Amino acid sequence: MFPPLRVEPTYRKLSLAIETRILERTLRDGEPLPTEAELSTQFGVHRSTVREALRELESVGLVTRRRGTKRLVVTRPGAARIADTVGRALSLEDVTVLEVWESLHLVAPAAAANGARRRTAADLAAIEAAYHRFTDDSADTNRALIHMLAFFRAVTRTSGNRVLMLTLEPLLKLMEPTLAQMVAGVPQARTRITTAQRRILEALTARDSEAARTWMSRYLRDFRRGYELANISLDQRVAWRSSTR
Amino acid sequence: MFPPLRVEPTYRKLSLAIETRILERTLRDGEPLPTEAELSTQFGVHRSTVREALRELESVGLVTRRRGTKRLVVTRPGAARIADTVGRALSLEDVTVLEVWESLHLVAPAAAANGARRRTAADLAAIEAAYHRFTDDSADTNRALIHMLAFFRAVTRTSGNRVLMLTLEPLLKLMEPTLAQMVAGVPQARTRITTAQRRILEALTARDSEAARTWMSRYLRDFRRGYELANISLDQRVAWRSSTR
DNA sequence: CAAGGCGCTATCGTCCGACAATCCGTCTGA
DNA sequence: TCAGACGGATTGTCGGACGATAGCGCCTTG
Repeated sequence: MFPPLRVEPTYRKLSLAIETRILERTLRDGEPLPTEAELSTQFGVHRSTVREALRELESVGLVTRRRGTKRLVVTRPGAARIADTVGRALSLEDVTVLEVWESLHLVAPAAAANGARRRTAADLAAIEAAYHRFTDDSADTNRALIHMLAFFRAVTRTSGNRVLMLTLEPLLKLMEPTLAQMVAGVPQARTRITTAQRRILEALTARDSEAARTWMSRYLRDFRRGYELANISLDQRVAWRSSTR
Repeated sequence: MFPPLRVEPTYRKLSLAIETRILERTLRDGEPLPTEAELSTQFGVHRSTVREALRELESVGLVTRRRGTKRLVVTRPGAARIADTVGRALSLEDVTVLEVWESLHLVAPAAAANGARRRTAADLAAIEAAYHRFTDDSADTNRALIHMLAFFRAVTRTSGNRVLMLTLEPLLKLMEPTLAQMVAGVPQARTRITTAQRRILEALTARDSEAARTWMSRYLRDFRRGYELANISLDQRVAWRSSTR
């Protein structure tokens, strides 16, 4: 009895070979990939085959083309790409706003609580910057939203945990549309957001872990209230628009 | 002053067009994609170009080929694929075992606490099954590990939150190697795991949210102790082996 | 000597066409 | 009715071609 042997097409073997090199750091971040022609001779396959392999690597973000450039360079799939991938998957699963909100409500307060202990002065400065950008420039909903997300990111960064940062990213992206609706539709939202952010900032400054957790939690609960006020159903599926990247 | 206009290559436009159809459910899960030739005539481009687009879709898991079959079918990128993508990204960021552990320690207890309220009888049965499989079949480290992961998944499923489930997946995958090391290296690990799992199961049965959280938390803290006993540094980078899928 | 313009070459994007392997549906014969 | 043979359809890979343009060195000009 033999195990079912898998024959993988050449393009997959190629992309795997290159991926391996990247993962083992033989090909390093920022380094340009060899030419298609070169790869094709090195591997002894046709250029079309190489190109198919490259498309695979490109679409998972292991190689990218800098704007207006020809050569592919090795990259690490950044937060944006992950958010894209995960977001798309979640939206295809018909995940609801509630589920995303719950997850955010789980991650962010914990991150804040952690961060209260570890936060550095630089972290604090970043949060403060985001906070002020929000207070100073929140007339336009879109800009307000950008600053809100920045605040979340800055707070989460204090946790010093890159896994959390990465986890957060798709959540924010998925919340974005409804959040925008909410901010646009609820007059008092901006004030409440400002208050909550200030409290969180204060808690982090004071290294008060519990206060940080609590205020972040309240902040998010406020979102929920905002949703109700703006008549946004939490049971609706998350929106998703394919980003061109 | 004009915005910098992006010209996207044809293969990207193609893959985006198809992706859009999938996301808007015009092409549904399980449905076979048109033939390469057909796509090529429909879009009015050469088959090579179509193939490059297909590779993109394939590598993000929006289309897959069932084993031993030729035609591509539309699929949703499942948990495994997401775990793969996120895991790879995290490992490229040189994330440490500690960070992953922390994240797990954040997600799982919360999921358990949530689950204690929502869990159904079926959920419970699934957990119990995983629990018994572990007690009955944990001699081999690998099998023990599989059952442990199944337990985590079953518990997290009780939360009824697919975002959490998806979030959990890469964490488990990243923990796997060190976890195996730990289970193999610490004699008393199996007993302690059994105990913790039983307590968690009991808490969920009793719908005791706080007990569920606490025991899941202890369970994970035990992992940490186990790591120390097995002399596994939490500061080491997570391991990653490219899975062929 | 520095900055900007010019042209060449390498490289990418796309196409045409071909052919073997093999999957799939159909037809045949027992 | 079912196993197996058969042929068409589809994918994987290849060889080659050609236009567009990014990259780079060279040259001019101030």
